Amino acid sequence: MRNVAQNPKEPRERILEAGALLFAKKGYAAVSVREIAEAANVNVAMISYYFAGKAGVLKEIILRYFDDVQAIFDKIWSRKLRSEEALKTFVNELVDVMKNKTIFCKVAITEMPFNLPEFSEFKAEVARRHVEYIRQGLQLLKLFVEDERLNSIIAPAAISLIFSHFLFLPFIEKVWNIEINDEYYDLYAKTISTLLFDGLNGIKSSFKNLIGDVK
Amino acid sequence: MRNVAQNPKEPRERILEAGALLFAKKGYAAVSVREIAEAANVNVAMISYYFAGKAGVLKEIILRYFDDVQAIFDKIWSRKLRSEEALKTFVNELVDVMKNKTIFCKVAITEMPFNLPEFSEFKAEVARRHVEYIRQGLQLLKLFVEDERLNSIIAPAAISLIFSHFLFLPFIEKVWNIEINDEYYDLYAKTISTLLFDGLNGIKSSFKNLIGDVK
DNA sequence: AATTTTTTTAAACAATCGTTTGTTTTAAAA
DNA sequence: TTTTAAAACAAACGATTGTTTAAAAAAATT
Repeated sequence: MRNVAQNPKEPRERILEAGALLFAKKGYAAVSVREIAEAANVNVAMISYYFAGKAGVLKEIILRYFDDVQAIFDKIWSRKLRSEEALKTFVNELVDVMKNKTIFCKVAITEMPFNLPEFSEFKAEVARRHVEYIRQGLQLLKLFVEDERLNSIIAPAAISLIFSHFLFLPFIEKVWNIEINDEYYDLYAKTISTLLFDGLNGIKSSFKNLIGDVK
Repeated sequence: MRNVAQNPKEPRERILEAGALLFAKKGYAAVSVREIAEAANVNVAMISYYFAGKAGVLKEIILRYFDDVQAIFDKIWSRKLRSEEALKTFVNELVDVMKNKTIFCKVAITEMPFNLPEFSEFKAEVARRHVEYIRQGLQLLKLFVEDERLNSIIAPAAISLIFSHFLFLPFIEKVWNIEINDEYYDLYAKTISTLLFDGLNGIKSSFKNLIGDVK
């Protein structure tokens, strides 16, 4: 019953949140299990007990993020929105997830470029699960392309555009003297939506020869 | 005179390249000095001898990348290019740097979101050096904005857009069956240029109330 | 109330971490 | 040839890494 006020959540959840916070700040490899345990106010052994090791914590964090992304795709897909609306909804929903689960998103994104042996299978599996979503997304935006190369450029460009704020967050806070609040994230979502929509339209008219028609 | 054929470069350079390759793959914190030493074919102590420690290797890698970026800014600035040309030149030059110094760029970009104590001063210094460049760049693109928030959105968006390919490179290679060669990078530069230019123009017309006129 | 299961703990595990040490080798300068 | 400095080395440093163990506490079940 100790620390109920400070740590109302269950140990498992506390480990996950403490881990996410530290991973977001320093990166997965730079964080020790003892650091997580102390921040979560649990014994070190609890991490292996609940997550079968340090890697298990990161895996769950990444899975939770991808579940949110999948939910957004499902939502848009089921609503059968038009191209522009679909794009704006996608950006808005994703920014909303980012806003509410900032550290989970940041961890999932920033750890993606790395290739540690203990995650290679896991990441391949996650990637496999989302390939179809990305394809459907591009199709929805009437950007289905015969040339695979253009797809492989556009999809990562869109994602990293939406997440640019989080990739550069420490940098942004140092350089610009701004208050990051709900109003800021509204402007952020609008700006990114516009940039992406107009930019993709520009690509459509510039690369007509590479872009196949979809009904 | 041993291993001249295999390792023609000086030890210092070999350490730097081996370090960059490993950091790019696994992230700074996940790489040990012994790993670097073995890959560079030098004794472990040589890393501290030449770079005053593991952190020194990363610092030099990041500095080299930022020197390249600074050179691009200088080039564009001295040529007094028009808005559209300036943007396309910037993207082309940056993609060119990325193409030729892939691992150095990837390391500099992927390590940016993290905040390890041994680098906090260093990163603040690097950031300070480049604030003015970013401001000048936005001004050149006739996107000088009274509202600081819009600047803080656009600048990171542009950078992460250009580097999206490298952030998702392991992912891309898994998902799409494409050959990444010079031709690919040509298409990449063109696509990103178009996306960015048309996207920024969209922002200009959508946020007229926030964007100040510059002569 | 007795038993079983789950949760939590402190301690220890072997392995690896980055760095420093003192010495040897190599090369240049005198 | 002698001297001096730079480069490279093996070995060891103390500290920390992730994980496991076996015992204790707490909770749930019978």
